[in-house]
This record gives sequence, structure tokens and C-alpha cells, in this order.
Amino acid sequence: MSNSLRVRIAPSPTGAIHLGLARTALFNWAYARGREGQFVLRLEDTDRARSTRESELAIIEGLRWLGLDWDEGPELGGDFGPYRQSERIDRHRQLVGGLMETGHAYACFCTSERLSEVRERQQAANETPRYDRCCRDMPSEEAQARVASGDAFAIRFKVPPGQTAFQDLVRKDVTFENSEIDDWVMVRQSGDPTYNFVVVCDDADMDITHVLRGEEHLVNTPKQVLLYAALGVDAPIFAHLPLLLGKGRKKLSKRDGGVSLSDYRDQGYPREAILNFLCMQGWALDGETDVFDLATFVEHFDLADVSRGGAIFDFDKFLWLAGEYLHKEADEVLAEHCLPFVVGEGLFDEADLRARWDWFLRVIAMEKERIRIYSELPARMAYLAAQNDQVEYLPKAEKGARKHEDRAQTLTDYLAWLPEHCSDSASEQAEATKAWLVERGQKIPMLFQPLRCALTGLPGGPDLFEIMHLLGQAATLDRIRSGVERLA
RNA sequence: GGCCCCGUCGUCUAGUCUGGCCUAGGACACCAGGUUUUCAUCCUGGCGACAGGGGUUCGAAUCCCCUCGGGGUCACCA
Repeated sequence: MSNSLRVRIAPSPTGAIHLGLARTALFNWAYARGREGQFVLRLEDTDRARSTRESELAIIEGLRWLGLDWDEGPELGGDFGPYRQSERIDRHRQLVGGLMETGHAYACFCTSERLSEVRERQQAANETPRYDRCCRDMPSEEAQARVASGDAFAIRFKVPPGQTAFQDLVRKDVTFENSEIDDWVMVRQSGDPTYNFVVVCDDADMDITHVLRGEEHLVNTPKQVLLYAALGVDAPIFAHLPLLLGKGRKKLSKRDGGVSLSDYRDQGYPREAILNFLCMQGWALDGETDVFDLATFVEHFDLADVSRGGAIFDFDKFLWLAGEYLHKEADEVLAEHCLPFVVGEGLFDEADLRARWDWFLRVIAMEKERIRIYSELPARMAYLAAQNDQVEYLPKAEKGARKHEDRAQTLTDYLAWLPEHCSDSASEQAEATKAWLVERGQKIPMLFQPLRCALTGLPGGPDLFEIMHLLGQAATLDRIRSGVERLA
């Protein structure tokens, strides 16, 4: 058990699930699942002010929805708990004490005013801003005396001279000069430990063997590696995943559009499509195949194949992929997925749709190939819910209808002919109508374009005769009658 | 600016470790044509990249160096 591979994700419960977190979670999950390892969820709630219970629940619920199951976590426990960092504070204090005793850490009495002065001076002199190590060599008697007298202090890590290197499975080995590393704060004046400190404590205590995370953490890594050494623990193996980028090649942020998992879930992207697309953010199956399932991902995923360069998040391709999955869904399944969106737009009551489920299934079958995400259905079928004399004519549809001089007469004649020539079969109805047109010496569009406009108000769409069946004879005739007037 | 990472079509990528099979493959987007009552789907075709410069080599997208470019990070946030 202690030899087995253990990975984790450690989100801070300060908001919704960002796509980057979802991707990191997916890669960690797949890495564990493909190698008989364990996947751990730990909540990084060290920022007391920003962490919320709601966010915590949202993260857990969102990851569950994705289908990424973890073996240990705050809500299901495990042998290495607790899994909420704030609940591990005693252990953190204990480790700080040890580090102070072994001389790896020291108390810093500098005020925030002094620190900002130092920083400003350094910036003015064009130097890299960092702590000037003012308190680093303070005699311990003096430090103890100041602590005893109640002076506020933070605890800093004493960075030793030399170099720090670590193994990164994505970018080979990375080396830093220790002289470039700041004596960073491990414990704030408030007594709360900082992220860089607790993440190491917890990963070490939880026997985490591989740390897969976003590249923004790359420069934190030497600090952490040094801390592992000070703690006398082997550092895990790292893997820094390429960043998800927005249009401007900068880290994907709110202004790039939807960046939360829930944005896509709420827009009706099929779950499998979201997962599949996340797989492609920094990894490719074979360079040929874009559509593949999670089992395939788990089977083939390897950190050695993760790309190094950040990748712009391609919203167009995401939408295309969503369509690939949506089109494969069985009508019955798709109907269930679309239902909340149709109801949400106020087109029909759920009870109403359930009462004529077969009818709804026919709508689904008809519109399926024209939508890529569930939320696109309502707009496509809104005409079905409209009043017969108030169907909204889109400009493009009306323009197409008005191209035909005889439109009103054609519709009027068709209106008279239709009741006598109704068929239960849409294709028979179509054939009969075409024959009628041939007889009159008219081309197909001369009737079909005005007719489509009258029936749906849309410039394009499914087979007209299927639509007539969906509307029923009375509504069909009503709409044609209305069309004669409105298109006159 | 310092440090670190990265650099193949507009975008995502395969190929790079183990030089030759690469006149660089696939996908999205875009354009054109075909099918269709329209739209969509589908099919066919097109456009389109090894950042630049030096080496090493019989041979380099692949190895080395430099330049340029992009990003990340420089908090008592995570």
C-alpha cells in the first residue's frame, strides 16, 4: 500500500470549478486509474477569508458530475485524513516547531510597512524584490525575548545556499539557483500557515507520490522541494501541465468567455464531450483521433506524452465535439437531456411534454442533427409553441418567401387543395404536393419557401411535411391562412 | 526587469527522446463543389506550418549554439 502510486488534487474552495482544475483533476484521476493508484481529494482552505462551504460543496458536486471518483476525501474519509487542510492545523504547528528547532526556519519581526519599503527600494534600484533577510541571523535569545514580549512575528523558511533540482515528468529535470529563492513565509503573523508550507506537509503526510498540477506552480516547486529536504522526506515526482490559454495567449480567464465547468454544463454540453475535450487539453491520443472515451484515455494516458506548450482553448472545436456526442445519443436519452432546456425557456410545461412524449421524440429526431448542445433546441422548436397567427418570421425567412411574386396566390391555392389531399405519410404528402406543383408548372421553391415561412418563420429546417404532421392539420391550415395575409 | 518554462498550418496537434519511411499527417475553423424542398448532416477538393540564423551530419522538424518571440512567476493568495 505504501508503495502504491498516490496522486491528489487540492483545490481551494473559493469559487466554481475552473476548466483548468477540471483538466488537472481528470489527468490525476486517469493517472491513478491507469496505474492502480489512489486518487485523493483534499480541500486547500488555508485562506480563511475566501474559503466557503458553498464552494466546497460545488466543487465536490461538480467533480462527481464529471464522474471522477476519488478514493479518499473530506466527505468520505480515508486512512490519511482529515482531508480539509484547516483541520490539520495541529500537525502543521508541530512541523513548524520542528523546523524552528532544526534551524530550517526563523521568526521574522518585520512589519508589513518595512517590507513594502524594502520592496519599493529594490524595485527602484531595478533589483528583484525579495525579503532582505533582516531577521535571519538574529540571535535566538533576542528573538525569544521579542516573542516573549509579545512582538508579532511571521515564520520564514531559511533557504540554504546551493542549487535545487527536481524531476518533472513533463519537462525533464528543472534546476534553480537557491540564491534566486526568497526566504518565504511559512506562517503568517496571524498564526495561519501559508499554502506553500501546508501543501508540502500534507502531501508528505498523505504519502503523495506524484504531483500533477498546472504550470503556474512550477516556480513554487523549488521552495517546496527544499522544504521536503528540511523535513527529511523524499520529494514526490512532479509533472507540470501546460496552461489553458485564452485568445490573447494568456492564462484562460473570465474575460475569455466561459471558464467554469458549470458554464458548459448549464449550456448543455454533453458530459462525455466535456470530458473528451478536457483530455485534449495538453494531450493527444494519436494525432488522428479526436473522439474517444474515458476508458481509452485511461488506457493510453502517460505523462511523457503531455505537451509542454500552453494551448489556446478552442471554443469552436469544443462546440463541434459537443455535437459529435449529442448526435450519437439515442432519441430517448437526448429528449431527457433537452427537456429541462425546453421547459426552462418557457415553451412547454414538463407535464405537457411528458403527456405527448412520442410527439416530443419526433421533434428530437427531426432537430437532432441541427443542434450541438442541448440549449440549442428551444430556439429551434419555439415555432411549435407559438400562436398560429403570431409565428415569428425571421428576416431571412421572410425575404426568401417574398422573392416569389405569386406567393399569396400559391399559398391560397395550396390551402384550398390541401384538406382534400392529406396523407398520414409525410413522404406521400411530399410527393403529392410536388405533383401538384408540376401540374401547375411551378418550381418547388415557389411554394416551399413561403410555406416554410408561414409554418415556422425560419429560413431552414427539417422536412416541411414532417413539420405539418407535428403541427397537425388545423394548425397547419391556420398558419398558411395567416401567411397569406402576412406575406401579401 | 530577474528567474523558470515553451516555440510545427489561424487554432489544437502527430512526428522530436531512438536523425532518413515527412515533397510534414490528422482535426476544428475557413473557402469551393456534390447530395437535399431549405437549413443541418454527409461526401469530395482547396487554403495553410517546422520562428530566424549558424553549426554537426551523406542527410535535421528531429542533435548543439545563438538570436527573436510567447507565457508563467516574483504576496504574511492559492
